[in-house]
Amino acid sequence: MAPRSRAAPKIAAKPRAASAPSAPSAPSGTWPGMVEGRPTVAVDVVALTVRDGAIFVALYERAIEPDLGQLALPGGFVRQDESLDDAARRLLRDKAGLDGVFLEQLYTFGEAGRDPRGRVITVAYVALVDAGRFEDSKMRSLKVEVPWPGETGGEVEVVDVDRDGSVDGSVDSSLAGGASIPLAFDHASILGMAVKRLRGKLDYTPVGFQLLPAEFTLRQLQDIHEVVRGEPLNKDSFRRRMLASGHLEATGNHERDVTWRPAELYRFLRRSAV
Amino acid sequence: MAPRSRAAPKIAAKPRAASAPSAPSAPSGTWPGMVEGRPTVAVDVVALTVRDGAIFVALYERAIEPDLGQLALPGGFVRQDESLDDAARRLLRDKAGLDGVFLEQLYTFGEAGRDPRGRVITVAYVALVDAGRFEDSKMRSLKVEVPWPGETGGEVEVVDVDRDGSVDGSVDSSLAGGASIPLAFDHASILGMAVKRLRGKLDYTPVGFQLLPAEFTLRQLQDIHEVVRGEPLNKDSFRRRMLASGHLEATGNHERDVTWRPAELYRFLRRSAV
DNA sequence: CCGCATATATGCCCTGTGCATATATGCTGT
DNA sequence: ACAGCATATATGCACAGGGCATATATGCGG
Repeated sequence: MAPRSRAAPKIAAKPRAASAPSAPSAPSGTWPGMVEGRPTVAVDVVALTVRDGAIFVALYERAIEPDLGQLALPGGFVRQDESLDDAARRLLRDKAGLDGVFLEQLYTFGEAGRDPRGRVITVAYVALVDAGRFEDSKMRSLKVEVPWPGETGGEVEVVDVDRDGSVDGSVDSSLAGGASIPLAFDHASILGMAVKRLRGKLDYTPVGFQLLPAEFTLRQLQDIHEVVRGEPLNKDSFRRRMLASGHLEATGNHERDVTWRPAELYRFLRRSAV
Repeated sequence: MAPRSRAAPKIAAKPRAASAPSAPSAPSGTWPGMVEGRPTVAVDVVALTVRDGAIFVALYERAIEPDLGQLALPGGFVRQDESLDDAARRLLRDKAGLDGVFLEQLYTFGEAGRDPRGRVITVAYVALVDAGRFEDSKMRSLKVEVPWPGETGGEVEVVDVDRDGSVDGSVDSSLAGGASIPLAFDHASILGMAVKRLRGKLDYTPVGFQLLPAEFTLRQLQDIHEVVRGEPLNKDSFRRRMLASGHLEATGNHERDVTWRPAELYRFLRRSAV
């Protein structure tokens, strides 16, 4: 469970809530293309990665009302001629700069009052990205803290760790930017649903690979599982279970630049062995 | 796996594709409330039950174009002030006459061409009903045949068994109304997704109870699991696993009017024992 | 060349499942 | 009344997988 030290590349911390670039003072309550009297369909994407023993989510600061300046999931309205999957891919590419990653529909949120501007029904998607590609994102990455065990579900909290550079996580984390940051609309619920779904899927579907680079060690894979599940796992049985699953293939390569015995690198196999 | 004989109440077989009651010759391509240029949001409900060793789904014959006369899932458009859950409940109550049953969001289907009239995005729900209440439904119940194993997924087939009265299922079923009936729109895909989801959920969530009356025997519960999973289960381990799950409580009552030793009746427990 | 931290391999115990056997209980036919 | 039957219920045993401990392997740093 404890994060086993890994190279932690530095990311420039962006100033928070500083820029509101030429907010087009559109009258709150309407937006281009809005039609009174009928629900509007949007897509929101929960892009997740795992790094430094925690889940991180890609968020941006809203530049317009409502909830101006608050953190929100990348999203937008569905165009007339594109499928929901296409809309999610487009938004992930245009807003987050991520392409070709694991993407799956999560849930559709349609409470009548979830958007103050009117009736907006949003189809939420989950994207899983490995930490390396996540850094390429144009968005901010915020740490996700899950206050409930197992698959209880509910809202989750988002904190700005901002990477002090040092990895001395031993100091009380409640000091350095550990305050929970509210999200726009019902995005805390959507994010919570995404974590719940991911926790569930990890048990019986090979999805943890999506959060790792092409080649990885069994230890890295176990770290992913432990962080997502939020609990430690038995090393031996995890290793045996993964190797017996038929989803892994040894590459023959080994990790480098470690002070201990290098572990073998594995890659993910689509078809399980017959 | 073999259906252990159970009382099979007779249901009047409705004539198929016979009635097109005063189809309001609305111009195909539009409908009341339709707005050009924006997606419309609908809700479809997959109401399932298990009976006589098979899954059954509630369908009705469309009375208007497109796909007039074809079988379709009960559905309708979402009203401006109701949540998606409320819309699903309303449709299930008004169209199928079912109320107070297990209802859960399934998936949202939004391919651009799935409805010939225009852009319709539908949020699909699954309802689970016990066979007794299912008979109260105002809709037709069709048998579902799943051509794929496990949780492969894909479309499923719907056949009209129409209950010849006799339970002599030993005769070749490809004769008596065993032909596959096409469904309207992409409803075969939606139905397939519902079966796939149900198969998956049965393994790790106590949802099989929703398909049974309040009190039931372990054998009935095993029948449900076998029919949904589409494969036989070991009786002893199923019994041990269910009793150890903490979800069951013995009532002290026993089944009646059986020619063998009466099995004890159990009921479902919300909270698992601590 | 030793110590260290990890990977990798092997063996043991416990639990749950698959399977076989034995007993219990209601109905049916004689 | 009683044997026969079909099922429920209980018990025992072999086996597979997980939790756990131990032993060996391998890179680095002193």
